[in-house]
Amino acid sequence: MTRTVFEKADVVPLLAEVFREFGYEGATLNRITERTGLGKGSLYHFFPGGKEEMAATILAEVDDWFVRNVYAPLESGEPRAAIARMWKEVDAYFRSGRRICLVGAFALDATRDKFAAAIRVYFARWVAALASALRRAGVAPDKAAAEAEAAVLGIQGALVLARALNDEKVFTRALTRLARDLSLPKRSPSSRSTKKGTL
Amino acid sequence: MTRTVFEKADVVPLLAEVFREFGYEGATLNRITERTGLGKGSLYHFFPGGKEEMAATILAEVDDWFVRNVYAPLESGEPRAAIARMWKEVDAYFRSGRRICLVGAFALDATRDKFAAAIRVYFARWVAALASALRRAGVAPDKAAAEAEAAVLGIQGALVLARALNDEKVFTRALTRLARDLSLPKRSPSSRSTKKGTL
DNA sequence: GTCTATAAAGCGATAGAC
DNA sequence: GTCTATCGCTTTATAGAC
Repeated sequence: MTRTVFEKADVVPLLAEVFREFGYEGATLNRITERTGLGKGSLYHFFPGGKEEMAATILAEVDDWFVRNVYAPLESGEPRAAIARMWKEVDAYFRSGRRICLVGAFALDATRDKFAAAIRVYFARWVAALASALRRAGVAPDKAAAEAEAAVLGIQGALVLARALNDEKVFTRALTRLARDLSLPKRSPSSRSTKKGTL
Repeated sequence: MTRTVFEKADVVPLLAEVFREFGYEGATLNRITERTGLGKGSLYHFFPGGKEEMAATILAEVDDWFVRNVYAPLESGEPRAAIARMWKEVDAYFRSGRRICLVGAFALDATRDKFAAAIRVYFARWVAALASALRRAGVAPDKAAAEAEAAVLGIQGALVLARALNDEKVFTRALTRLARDLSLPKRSPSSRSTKKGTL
């Protein structure tokens, strides 16, 4: 039997998928063992804190992914490009609605209390980053905050509804509509050079 | 010791609250016993099918509540009044965001497969009923369908985000915005007297 | 209809050999 | 670093007294 040796980094994505599919309580050690091919010994070697540490690691990993691919560009990149990238990355990340948001699922679950801080940070930063990009694109601060909140919440709702109806198109449609509803002002040639904030 | 005797109908709301708070897997028989004050014997007397029957009963109960208070008015009542009532009922039902949607939570959970049909029906009927009201209020069919979907999905997303950020105001704000974004045509004086539903 | 006691299975976690 | 065996606990569910 060929015994594959893993690094912790290799295990995390597999682990994440199990938690996504079954939720925190449903992600039993047996299922995790099946999916990852790792025995309990190895699992506890990588995660001495057990299941809770596994979930915390995954949440941190997910958050990190979003920071690098979505939040950071929104916070300091060219706002219109960053927003366009956000829609693209979100669609790809959630597999056009076939994959749910682990953080959103944890927020509704009883698990919530355990990871409340991480969950809050994930969403708060998403909303703040998008609002920042909107402001830098010329949207008034109040409107930017409201629209950012609406967009993030719309993505989460789209994931819920798409999964409930088992219809990916719900997600795709919602993304298109949400992107359209962001009231980005027409890009004027003059404002391009004058208002170019870096953060 | 005064022993309170329950009817099944009295137990269901208490049961529902436990499932809402802890999710399907988190709603253990011990917790249910604590909350309802009923021993396992009584529980299995009311629900011979055990936990799964409890959850199914609750889902049916929730669905029924929404049919009576939201869907039916939307489907056959005066459309504008029904839509207004929907926002009011939804806000009250979800306790302005302090309470989550059991059906939405089940949709994200591993529980989903067990109750997929009930979950689908709940959301499909909601979207269809709202679309029907919008059409009857004068919105074009395509637009009505799209806006109904956006509204229902927005409510679910608002529940997720409000809970994630632990901020009820997110929910209240979202509801206001969603209601405003429904593009109800201006009510013409002529149509006022002609179409007046009582429910 | 309600209770307590208990069964059978599954859970997270640990120990120790390799 | 990985495995198997096992511990102690909790789970759902049942049995039977009242």
